[in-house]
This record gives sequence, C-alpha cells and structure tokens, in this order.
Amino acid sequence: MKDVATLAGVGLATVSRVVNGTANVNPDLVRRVTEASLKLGYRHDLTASSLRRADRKTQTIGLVLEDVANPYSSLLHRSVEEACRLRGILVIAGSSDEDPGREHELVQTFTQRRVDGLIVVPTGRADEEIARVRRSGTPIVCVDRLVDIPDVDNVTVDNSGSTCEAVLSLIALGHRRIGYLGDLDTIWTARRRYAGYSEAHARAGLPLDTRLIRRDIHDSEAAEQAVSELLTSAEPPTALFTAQNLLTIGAVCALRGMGAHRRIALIGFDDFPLADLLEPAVSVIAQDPAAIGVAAAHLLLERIDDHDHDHDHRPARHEIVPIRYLPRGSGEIEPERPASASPAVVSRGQGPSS
Amino acid sequence: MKDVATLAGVGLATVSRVVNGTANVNPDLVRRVTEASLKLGYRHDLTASSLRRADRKTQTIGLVLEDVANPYSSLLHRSVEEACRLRGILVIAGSSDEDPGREHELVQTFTQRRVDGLIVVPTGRADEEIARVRRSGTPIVCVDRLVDIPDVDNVTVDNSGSTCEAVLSLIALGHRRIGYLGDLDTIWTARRRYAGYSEAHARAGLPLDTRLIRRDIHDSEAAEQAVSELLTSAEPPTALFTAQNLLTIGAVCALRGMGAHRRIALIGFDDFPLADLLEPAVSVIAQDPAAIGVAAAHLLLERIDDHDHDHDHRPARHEIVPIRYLPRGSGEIEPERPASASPAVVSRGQGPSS
DNA sequence: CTGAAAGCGCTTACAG
DNA sequence: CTGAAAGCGCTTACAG
Repeated sequence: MKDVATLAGVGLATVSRVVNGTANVNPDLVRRVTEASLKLGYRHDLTASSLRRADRKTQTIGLVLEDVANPYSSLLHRSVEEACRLRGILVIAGSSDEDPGREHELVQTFTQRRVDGLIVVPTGRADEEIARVRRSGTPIVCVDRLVDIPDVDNVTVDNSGSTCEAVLSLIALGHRRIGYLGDLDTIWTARRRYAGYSEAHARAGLPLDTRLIRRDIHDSEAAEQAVSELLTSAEPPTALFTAQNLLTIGAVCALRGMGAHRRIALIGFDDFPLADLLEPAVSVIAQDPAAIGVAAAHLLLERIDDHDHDHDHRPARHEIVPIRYLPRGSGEIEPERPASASPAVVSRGQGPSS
Repeated sequence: MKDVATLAGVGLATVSRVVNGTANVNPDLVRRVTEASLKLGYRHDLTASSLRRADRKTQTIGLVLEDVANPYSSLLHRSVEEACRLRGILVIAGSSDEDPGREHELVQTFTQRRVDGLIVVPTGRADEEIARVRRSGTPIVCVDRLVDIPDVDNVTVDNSGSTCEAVLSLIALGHRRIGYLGDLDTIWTARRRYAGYSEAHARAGLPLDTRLIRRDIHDSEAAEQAVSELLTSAEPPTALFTAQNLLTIGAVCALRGMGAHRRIALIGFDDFPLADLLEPAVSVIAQDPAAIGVAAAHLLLERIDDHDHDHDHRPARHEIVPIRYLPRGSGEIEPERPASASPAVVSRGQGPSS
C-alpha cells in the first residue's frame, strides 16, 4: 500500500480511502490510485485491515459441523455459505467428528482468527468452552441440538413430536413390535427421538420391549449388524424406526441381505440421497437442512449487527424449523399377519381374510 | 497481551515467547504468564501474529470447490481438511458453482486473507487470475481438471482412458448403440471423457452416431429428460454411458420411469452414495476423492515448505490418481437382441440360440 | 478533500 | 534468559 501511495503520489490515507470505496475522494486521485494498484498488482490485506479497523470485523464466521462430508452437514454448510456470501461474509467450516476435543479445538482455532460469530452443531460436551467464547463477546448460535448457554440462540426441529407421530402411524398400520435404532446417547437429538418413540408407545398403550431397542449406534455397519440380530431373534419386529440417516442405510442393507425389505416396515429420521429410488422407496422424516442453515445464519447476522450497535441485549432465541414426514412406501408396509387386536387393518385387503 | 504482561509482571516479549512455546523461558515466568492468561481469559490473536511474523504464514489454505454440498466436493474437502489438520493448518472452502466469476471472487477473498496456499477445482475460465496469484508467490495446486499455468501443480485421473475401457466393455457385451450423456463442454473432464467414448468407437470400428450423444448437460433433470428422448427415438440405444454422477442419477430415474432399467445397460462416471443398493446396482468408474484430496494437500504443503526455504524452483508436477471400474450389474446387462454381427455374445446363453 | 501520525496486537532483532 | 523498541499493513481521528 505504501508503494501504491508513492507511485500514485498521494498519502497512505488516500489509498486506504480508495480501496475501501469511501466517498468524497477526488476522481483524479481515485484514478491515479487505481492505476498504481493495477500496475503493482496490489492486493488489499484484510487481516491487517481488520486489525486496525474500529469495529474489528473480519467479515468471517466459523461453522462447526459434525463432518463436512456428511450430507446433512454439507447441505447446512452450503446454505449458510449462501446466506453469508450475500452479505460479503466468508464462512470457515470444520468437522468435529462428534468429538468434544475437536469441537473445542475448532472453536479455539476460529476464535484465534477472530471470526465475527460462530454457528455450531454442538456435541453437547464442550458447552463450557462455547459459553466462555460467548461471554467474551462472540455471537453464537447452536444448531440441531438444543443447548442451554446464556445468550446463545438455538435452531432445532421437533424431534420427539415428529418421531412420536411416525411411530404412531406404524402402530396404526397394525405393527406391535417396532424395532428402534438410535444414535449415540450423548447426542441431544438421539435422546429426543427416543423420547418420541417411547411416548408413542405410551400413548398407544403398548409396552416398551427393550429387546427391540438398540441405542448408541453411530455408523451404518453397526446398524446393519443390529438389524440382523433383531430379525433373527425369537420375536422379531415387524417394523423398524431408525433415528438417523446412516442407521437407516445400514438397516436397508440388512433388510436387503435377508430379503426382508418388502416385508418389514421402515421409517427413518433424516432424508438421504436416492432414498426415493430404492425399492421400496424409504419413508423418512425429512429435515430441511437448507432452511435450518438460513435460519441460523439470519439469527447470527442479527446478533452481529446488534453487537455493532452496542445493544447486545436480545434474549436467547429458540427457532424451531418445520419438519415433515415423506411417505414413500417402506413406512406404509403393513404387518404380515394382521394383529388379531386390530381387525380394521385387514380390510385393506392385505393377506387372507381369515 | 499487554494486560497479561502487566499482570504477570513481565515484558511483552516474554508473553509472546510463552504463548508460542519458544524454548528457554524461566519456568517460573512461564507459570506466571499462564496464570495471568487464564485469569484474564486471554486469547491469542493469530491475525496480528501472522502480520508481524517473519514468514507471514497464516496457517490457512483456501479450497475452491464446485459446491461444498456435492458428494465429490465434500469428500475432497474432508480429506484435505484431515491432511491439513495434522499440520495445524486450517482450510477454508467455498463453492464456485462452475461460475468463473465466483471462482475469481473466491480466489480473491482467500488471497486477501493471505492464505498460505490454494487448492482449486478450476472452472477453466478464470485461469488468468490463478496465474496472477501464483506469480505473486502463492503456491497453488489444481485438482480434477488439468490446467496449464506456470508453477501450478495438477492432480487428475485418467478420464479418457477409463471411459474408453468402460465403453469398450459395453461393446464387448454386444452393444452397438451406446447413448452418451456429458457435462458442460467447458469442463475439462467432460471433454476428456467424451474423447474416451469417441476413441472406444474408433478402436472398435463403430461409427459415432450423433443422435445418441447429448453433451452440455449439467443436472439430473436435464439428464432424465435426455434419456427419455433417447429411449423413445426411432433407433434407441441399448446401453448408456453417463459421464458424471448427477447425470447417472437422472438416467436411473428415466430408466425406472420407463421400466427399462433391467433392459438398458448403464455405466456412470463417478461413484455416488447408494449406487450399490439400487436394482440393478449401478456400475461406475469410481474416483477416489479422498486419495485425490490427500495428494493435492501433500503437493501443496510441499510447495509451501519449499517456499519457506527459498527454493521454490520445483517444476510443475502432474499427479494421476488411479481410478477403477466397479462392475455392479447395470454395466453388465447384455443387449436384448444379440447383434447378428457378434454371435460370440449369444454363447453366454442369453436369448434364443437361433 | 487530503496527509502525517498514532496505533491495532502481535513478533523479533537487539542490547543487556 | 529477558525487556524496550521497532515495525508488519492497514485505518482513523486530527489538523490543515
């Protein structure tokens, strides 16, 4: 910049004004500065700029995901990127891999680079660090899992309610033995979805059979294994509820492997690519990661703006993004032998009328 | 940092030394500084640090992808992230959406934040900007598409060769009319894959029938439409080669819609999630995005290190990552009526022996 | 409207 | 081993 000023024969301040597009600079000087910049291949240094700038803004936010390569995470990433790009803000994303240590590390890495704000999908086990960073002034919004940290906004969906409804729909079809696969119990959504499964049974007056329930499963392979076990047990389920997309995929593999995919009903939480091209197509409770990302970005940008205007006194908000059930086929499979307790199911013409 | 120094009763330089873990500091002072940091909630400012630091390193690299939410891109992102994390380097990724304007913008945004290097999946139409940035000293490696820019390394796969082989395998099965769907012709890989398709025909002595060829298709919907048209034409193909994963998915939808999925052979370029769970499972030429990402990261980190040691004279390298064909079923479907010209095919027992 | 000077938070020769 | 001072590339009151 010094060189540009010298070449253009103006002061440093003028170059800065031109580069930042500040109003009221002599058009002739603007031209000279622009030419000099071009000739010297000058590139503005944003790190130095934000260091000296009054508001200290870096025009950057950090995004802590579970895994940038996971479809839910990457769709979230994309929508946050888009919302921020329109405001000239860059987003930096990283993968925590559900590890509180890495979550902590990422939050720290971002903070050290002085991001203007943070959107995080929290493991739930590094909340103290998030609280500290928030206290020191960085606006934060947590996504997907609810946290209770002062002045931190939340964006979630209704996990228990939507799960409860889906399980009730299986029960309405006549299913009485519904297997359940759940993600790590440390994850808030996993607990909420299980609560929904449990509530559906309570409402329908069905007892919970722990032999049908497999929680704390985190990948497709484990899910596939669990389903195989469930199906070969003495009293196998006639339907499955899988509380996360990787688990759903594992379940599909297992059902396929045993030739049971057209016989056992299946509803998954979270949509996944090509779910509608499988046979039968997989019914899911579908979140809208893009809508969630946009909501989170808006909440964060508002807080960042508030912060600017010195009235950072807005209370923590909790936004619940709508979610919907997509009946595609697998969730609409009736039990093979209609339970004698629900003759209404028989009238659909499935199986012998005996 | 000033406050920490005051509270600890030491000089600024000492705090800096402790924070940076420089050897040879009195353990007692280290303790005092550490305590003061904790008490004040001090957070090191990396932007200021790199500004003053002799090597000016920001410990950050930029990654320009087509779309962070696309499976190929996000797997690449993940593996680059992983390779860099082990070296304490942060990666910032952005989506160009195959738009040279946005590619330019991203390269600029990253450069302004003084990244130590750049990995880019180039649109091929912003090469001049890449060349400029490279000339100004930033190490760059281009991935997926080959570019010819001085001192810029490349990582690609053998697009034409692998496509040629796959198409020859279809021809060996007896297919004579093989439809082709290709991505935007501005993309280097699209041109190379078409070259492979074309070469296979030349080698087999088959004429190219332009009525079977649809290039410049960029999304699933357009691909679905194109396949529908091909199949309802007067002389429909008996096999399809789709040169990109979204196009493959579109083709699968179209074949399904027409009930032709078990009759028309299909080979796609690029693997995609659940390809093996479809019926028939989809045969693909599978790249290994993770291996490509690791290769790119290594090339870049080497260049960054070279740069450190003032011997940035390594010539541009071109690494070709192996690729392999995954026969899953759809690519092994034989033509319904064996071409009379190739009786050998009949011996497989397909169709009447007449 | 423009420029000289101070200073953002840090690192690094340079003396001691 | 430690600290005072200079300075990285920029922005911003402050005079003119």
